[in-house]
Amino acid sequence: MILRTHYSGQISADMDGKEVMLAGFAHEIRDLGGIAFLVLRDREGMAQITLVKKLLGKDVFKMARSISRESVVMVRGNVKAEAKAPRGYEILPTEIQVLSAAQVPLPLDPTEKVECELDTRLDSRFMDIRRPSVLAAFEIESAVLCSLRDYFHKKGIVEVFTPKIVAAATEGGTDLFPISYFEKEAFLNQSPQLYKQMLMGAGMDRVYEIGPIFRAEEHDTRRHLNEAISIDLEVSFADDKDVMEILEEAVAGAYSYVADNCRRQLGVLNMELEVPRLPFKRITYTRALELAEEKAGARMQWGDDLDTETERFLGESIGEHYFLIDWPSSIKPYYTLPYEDKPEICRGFDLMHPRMELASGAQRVHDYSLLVERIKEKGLDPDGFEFYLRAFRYGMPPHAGWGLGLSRLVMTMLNLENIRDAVIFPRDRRRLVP
RNA sequence: GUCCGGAUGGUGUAGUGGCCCAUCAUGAAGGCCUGUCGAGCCUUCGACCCGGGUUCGAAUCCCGGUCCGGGCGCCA
Repeated sequence: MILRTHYSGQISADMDGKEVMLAGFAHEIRDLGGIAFLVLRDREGMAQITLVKKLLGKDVFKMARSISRESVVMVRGNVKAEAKAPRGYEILPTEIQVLSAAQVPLPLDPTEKVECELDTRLDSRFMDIRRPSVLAAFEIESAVLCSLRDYFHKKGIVEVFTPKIVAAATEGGTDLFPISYFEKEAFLNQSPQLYKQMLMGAGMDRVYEIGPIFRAEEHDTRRHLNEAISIDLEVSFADDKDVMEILEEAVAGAYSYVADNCRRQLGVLNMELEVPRLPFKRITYTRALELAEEKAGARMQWGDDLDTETERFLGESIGEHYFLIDWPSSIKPYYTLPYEDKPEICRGFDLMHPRMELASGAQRVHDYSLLVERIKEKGLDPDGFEFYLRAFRYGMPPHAGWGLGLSRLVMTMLNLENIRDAVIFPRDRRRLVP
């Protein structure tokens, strides 16, 4: 029972005379007396249904013009090429069915004539997404995923899924959400990191995972959420330089895919996408500190993580994507491989957009003893990592990988103000519904 | 967590002690209108976050609370 033969975007003036069925929402009704225009909106755009009193008869005309905005309607009718109509065509209906009438008043204005606060929009997200510009961003996000999966597939990288329910907070650092798991305590996983490394020990050679991660941090910013989608990669017999190349190609490739395949959505968002040029600049952590000190008088100590101010200064002065490399070993996780000749710095890197960090990665420690040593140095207990460490005792290929935040990628690509604009149902410190 | 700002019809807003039984837009209800393009015109409807206080008088000032926004912090 598919109640449509076409989306609005599939109809054109050269289909003059053809019978079509459209289904969607009543976007607006403009009533001029003897003639009225019902604008039907679907995923692809709008179609004008022209209601002529004389042709429809009094009763049908009266019913049709009284349809409440945002009601779900099906229209059967004939395409008529008409220079006076938007997009050069209109539909002269033979049948109009209201499949579900919308109550009034609406919780927000889907025609985007009246502004709406983010909080109001999120409370009524189902209606917010009816707004074409909101929908466009999520369609583009889907295209980004399509591009990434296609790229990984071509590179012979295997898609995997690892558990989101885990036994212990073994990675240290970020806070985890505890959950009740039958008679045991469990947590929501903060990252697939340990699992994808174990899969290197399993000989899967190159894997990626796209899935949720959970962080119980009480941060409250426009770029953090407590549930996010992470794009994670791990490659055996590769080093940090190799996976940085994969990362920049994947990101630039996503831009280029969106530019080619999402023209309509970009048009709705009124933007032109500039595909970043490769290769991205590589800037060492030490050099970044020097730049910040020279030009902005920043007072960061070598060994501190970059504060927001420094990060923003670097972004503004570089003005495009860049990698921050050769970080102090002390501020990167235990699984990051230190340089052999200079162990105070390591083979960890961050991919930065001028506005924020998008990804971080590293060549990993694959030597069992070094890994145990590094875990102890970070003040963690190797016993808690036994499930992970076992995979390093029976032959572990050298490997490298990264994790990339999907919403941040989309947010920076589309210049969205808030990460919540890139997540359909965001979860933050306060919001658990819808 | 912390600092700063905010909360007015369904939605977005104006209003810093009396000019406010509250502005404008959008919307809704009704009416006129056969080519609208965010149609136009006429009539009507609909709101000061909660609790306490100051004052002759509070949307406006003060105190407490709740909620929201922005910055910073936190973010292996």
